[in-house]
Amino acid sequence: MKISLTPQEIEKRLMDAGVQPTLQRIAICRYVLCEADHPTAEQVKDWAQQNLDKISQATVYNTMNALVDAGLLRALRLPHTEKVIYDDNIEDHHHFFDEETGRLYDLPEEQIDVRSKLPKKFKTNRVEVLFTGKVED
Amino acid sequence: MKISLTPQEIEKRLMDAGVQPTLQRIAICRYVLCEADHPTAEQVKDWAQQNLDKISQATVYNTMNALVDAGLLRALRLPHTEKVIYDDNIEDHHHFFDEETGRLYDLPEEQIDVRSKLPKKFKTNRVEVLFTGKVED
DNA sequence: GAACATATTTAGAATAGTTCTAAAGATATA
DNA sequence: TATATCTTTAGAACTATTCTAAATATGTTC
Ligand SMILES: [Mn+2]
Ligand SMILES: [Mn+2]
Ligand SMILES: [Zn+2]
Ligand SMILES: [Zn+2]
Repeated sequence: MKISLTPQEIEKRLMDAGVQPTLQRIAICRYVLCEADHPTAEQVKDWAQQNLDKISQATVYNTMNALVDAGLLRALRLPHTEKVIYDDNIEDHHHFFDEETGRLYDLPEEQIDVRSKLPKKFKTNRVEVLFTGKVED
Repeated sequence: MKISLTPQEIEKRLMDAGVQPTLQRIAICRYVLCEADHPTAEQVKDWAQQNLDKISQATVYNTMNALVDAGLLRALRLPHTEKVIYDDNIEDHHHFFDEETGRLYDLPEEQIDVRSKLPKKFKTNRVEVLFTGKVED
């Protein structure tokens, strides 16, 4: 499901998005774009501190914010935790939260059809659906 | 839209829910059940400190948690803020967030029809839709 | 490549929202 | 009234995140 990217490809993505490709940012992208599944900043920090010589918490947060601002990631805030969750799926899509495992699944937009009868004065820009339940093995 | 309740009615609701009806709790219920619209704990505290002789922040949080645990309120966590939002509408329902005003509107469950084609292993317990946009005057 | 400007990283302090602690006060029960 | 149980409280603690300001790295110009 996750894509595989060379450091060069990541570097290009960052440059194209107007983000200077530092060592720390490339490494974090490697994790969030190619490995992680809806990680929190804490998970990114844990991974980075194990896989890089040295990286500070501030850099992790700075990088996550830079990636969100550049449009390479989205920040999610969901009911089950107060931590921000980062999503490398930047398409419009929906989510399924497995309350047994805590895992979050992406649901492609076209799998969900939301029909609403809202009064005309409600002008909708975005619709997001969160399913909660469990996923059978 | 909001209901009007006498202190006696509030007292009964609390007792029925197994919550001892203290002065602080009755007052807070008066606000959250009869006046407020999706308030945060901070808004409840501000109201309470203006309208009661004296009340501590801890009591406001304790009370909000007690009311949620008793099923009289629901706690919402939405993308636009990191503060918990309290909802006196305990029915299943959806929300419309007006990004201009910051106001949150309840959408009755029956106004929204969500049709999903999820793989069979996804067993859904709850579906929540968040619309974002603006409400024309 | 030296000199300079600009951007990034960093440790640690600060902040925001909420919960915890433990002592004092209130309420219910006998 | 005595006693047990709950509730309230001030302030400390906690968690997630942001800020500060100094050090380091990177990009740019000659
Ligand atoms: Mn940001
Ligand atoms: Mn609780
Ligand atoms: Zn996603
Ligand atoms: Zn609501």
